[in-house]
Amino acid sequence: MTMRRTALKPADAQQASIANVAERAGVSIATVSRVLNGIANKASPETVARVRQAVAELDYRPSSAGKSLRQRQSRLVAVLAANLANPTMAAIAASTEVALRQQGLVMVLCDTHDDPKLQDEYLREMRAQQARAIVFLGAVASPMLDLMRGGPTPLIFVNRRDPGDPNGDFVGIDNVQAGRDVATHALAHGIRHPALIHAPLASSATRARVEAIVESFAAAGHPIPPSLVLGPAEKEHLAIGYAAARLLQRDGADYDALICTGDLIAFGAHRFIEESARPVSLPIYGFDDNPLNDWVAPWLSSVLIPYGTFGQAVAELIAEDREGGDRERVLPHKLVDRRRS
Amino acid sequence: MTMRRTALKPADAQQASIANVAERAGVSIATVSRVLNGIANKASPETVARVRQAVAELDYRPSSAGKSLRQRQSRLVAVLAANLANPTMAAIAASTEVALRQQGLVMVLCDTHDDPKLQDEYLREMRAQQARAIVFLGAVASPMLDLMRGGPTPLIFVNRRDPGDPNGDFVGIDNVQAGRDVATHALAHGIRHPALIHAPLASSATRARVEAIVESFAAAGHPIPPSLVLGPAEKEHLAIGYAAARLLQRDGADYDALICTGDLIAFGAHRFIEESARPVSLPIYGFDDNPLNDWVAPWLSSVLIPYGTFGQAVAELIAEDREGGDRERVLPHKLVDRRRS
DNA sequence: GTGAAAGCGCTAACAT
DNA sequence: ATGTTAGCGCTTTCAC
Repeated sequence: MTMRRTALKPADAQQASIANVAERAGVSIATVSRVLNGIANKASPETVARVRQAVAELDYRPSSAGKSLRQRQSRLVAVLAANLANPTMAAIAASTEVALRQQGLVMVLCDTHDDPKLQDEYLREMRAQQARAIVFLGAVASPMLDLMRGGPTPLIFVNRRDPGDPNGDFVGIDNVQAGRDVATHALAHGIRHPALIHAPLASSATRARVEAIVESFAAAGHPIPPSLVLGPAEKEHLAIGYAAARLLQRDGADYDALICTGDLIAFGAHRFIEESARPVSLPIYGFDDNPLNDWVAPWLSSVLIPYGTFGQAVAELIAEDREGGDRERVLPHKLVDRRRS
Repeated sequence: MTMRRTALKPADAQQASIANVAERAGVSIATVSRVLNGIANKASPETVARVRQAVAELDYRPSSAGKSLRQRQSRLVAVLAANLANPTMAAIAASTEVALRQQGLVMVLCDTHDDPKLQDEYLREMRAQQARAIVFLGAVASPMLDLMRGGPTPLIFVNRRDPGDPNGDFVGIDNVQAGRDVATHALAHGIRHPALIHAPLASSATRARVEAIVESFAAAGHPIPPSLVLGPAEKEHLAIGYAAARLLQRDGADYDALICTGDLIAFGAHRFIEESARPVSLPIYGFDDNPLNDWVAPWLSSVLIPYGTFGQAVAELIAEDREGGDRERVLPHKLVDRRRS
């Protein structure tokens, strides 16, 4: 059952090469290259015109393989997402794709499933592809990551910071402030003993949120008892929320709001509450605020994270030839209040 | 010969090349190439071992640029999605990524925004990248598509068929049967005059669903009056549903169920109903059945489309050296009944 | 201002 | 069974 490779002759609709353009324009390939790469003061206006003409006529596009081979660098940018099923990741990926495209870069999307082994596999692959940069949507610590850190390929961490270097390139929100915002809002609206449901603390974002919330409530004189702080009992965010809500009910916990470190967790918790014998209606807070929330979760107050603008920030970081000073883009968030009147 | 080190920019953590492997293993680069590509009967077991050893020691991965240049074909597979914000597209992309990965292929994800111009731009780019195959998640008619059809690059159409060739490679469900299933189910449960809200009929999938539903009801002696068939008044699926539901209310239409050609449309319609003065509770049908539905839309009966298996089918189509007979993968769907008891 | 030519890493003919 | 070698398309000295 051998997998035969396709014959070596995909050459069919022979794609024009730089040589064809040169011939047609009556110049050398070197000249074509210079014109196309905008090397200044290196071609007469007349030559430039002839080259452009030929390019247009042949619908020529430089072969990326040739270019990459020569330059030892491709136009590929890898985006390694921890979990593509998460709408949040998909949203960031979408915005990143648009922004990269505007810079003539191409996005390669990979799902690491939060698995260090798989992440490394992708990192190796991307090294072979000579990727221009690598974007992590939820990085996990791994050997190859350690190896590539400091290397020539820019590594950009979105949402979750580089687990091995808190000063690495970063795009995200101020999670400490966001946590405080939620706590402040809750306190201002009479909430005194919320239950706090959170994802694994391995993520710097989750950690910051949890700490900020806990500290804010403590500072306000309403410390959250440990029994009301529930960690991940499951793998999926949805399941985490569901399980936590069940646990709260089973233990007969007394709480006046639910604060979740992610909207999906809130979805899970809400579902359990809705399914229970006599659903209670209490404020629920989350983070992310997917646009879909307006439609499917009008009961959820959530910290709106501007994922649609993340891509732009990522692209800028890549463009700013890594020399630039501040390698950090902290974007503005906003708490969307959807408490039921 | 000399080990000349051309001082090109990104030269840093010098990635091992086939020459390095050859040197280390004490063989020629041709032998290394043969071993790595599994050319049978062409190397002694001992040589193979030495080569593999060297490969492991150097953590060598063949440069894709070199390979692509030589073979005139890259390992990139482009996925052109009409709208990445749609969770459905994201789900297909995710499953495709996994399946491609297993074949050593790499997914490039692009969002065409359903725009022919942009789709063509991507097609040109992917030609320059010498993509192995191109996967359309909702193709739109465009000049470059016409040009590439019949070319050497496999084109695979998911969900929506090739707008220019109904016989092109296809992965999806039997939309006619799915439409009938919904109608049959509705009829069996006493529904006699449903309102039908649909997306633009430009999509072959939508068209098939609408026709099947209309015909089924007509055949059962309960034809759906034109006034109850609402087309797209907006651009987004969510907005389509919302606007349609509003229209129905304004016109005081009399209907006993809502059938939507997509879950997002159903979300929109449901939202309007919920927001209205006295929300009515009536059966709502959709198509897609995102896994999130169990959590956020327990009121929605929907045709479960196995998007998680689409990727596998796509990958198979790509692997099957395009000679293979049936270039069509019609996958099984299933109506999930979530009517409120 | 322009051209000739040397490779970048790889595979496949063609030797041996 | 293994080595030699000719390019694939491109950028970039180095000549002129």
